[in-house]
Amino acid sequence: MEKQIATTLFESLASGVRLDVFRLLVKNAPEGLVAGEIALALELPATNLSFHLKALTQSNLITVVQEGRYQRYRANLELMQELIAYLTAECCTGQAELCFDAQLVPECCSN
Amino acid sequence: MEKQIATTLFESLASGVRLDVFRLLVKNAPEGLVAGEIALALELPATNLSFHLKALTQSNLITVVQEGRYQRYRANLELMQELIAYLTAECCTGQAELCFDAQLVPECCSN
DNA sequence: TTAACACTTCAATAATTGTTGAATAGTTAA
DNA sequence: TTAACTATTCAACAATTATTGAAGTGTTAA
Repeated sequence: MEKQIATTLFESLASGVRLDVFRLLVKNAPEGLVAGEIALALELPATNLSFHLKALTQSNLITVVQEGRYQRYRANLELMQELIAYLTAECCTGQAELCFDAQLVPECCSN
Repeated sequence: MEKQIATTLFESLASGVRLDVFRLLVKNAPEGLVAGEIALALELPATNLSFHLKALTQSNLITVVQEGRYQRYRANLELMQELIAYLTAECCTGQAELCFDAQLVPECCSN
């Protein structure tokens, strides 16, 4: 994963609202939720939620498909996996023995 | 890990400069680097680096100890571990089978 | 075909974050 | 003690992000 992608993902997760949205969608995987259900669950104004959904969608952390007049959002678990892998590599670089899951990253980066 | 802590950590990692600083300190664990060495390596004005070091220190992602007139910074790898564990839990909630069946080995340290 | 519905976009504004030079505080060497 | 050194804080400003009501787009049901 490129550094620029990683910072965008961290930026997406750096807001309490967006983290709540993502966690809610993970809980409701794989069927996801439509925007109105998210707004109801998190008690957010539609317009504000829409702002954060757009940010999450643009970072690719969630996906959206239209269903009639609804928009259905889903968590992108594969990308989250990749982010965890990136973070694990960052954590272990040059210090694999200090990380508890070191065996998940057999070839730590050396530069 | 509490949500509020997690968002603070993501916020810390959401800046390219701060991510560079953290990765540099991970590479130089466990001895760490003094502020001037970081500034030299990343070609940053001291005042700007200081701003980001403060943010990283306040989020506890790095630590600092005084050494004479130098300030030595170190990556907090234990906290990074906790963050990875939090993210893993978020990713897998209700969907454990979708996580960790794929190979987690990342492409090493691209920019 | 009209009205209600679901959601987003727009525009205005508020709030937060990032950057820089100048000033400051503490440390060490002459 | 004085001067150089290391790094941070301060103040000013620039840039980005967040929030909200009003308006707009597309969809469905009556």
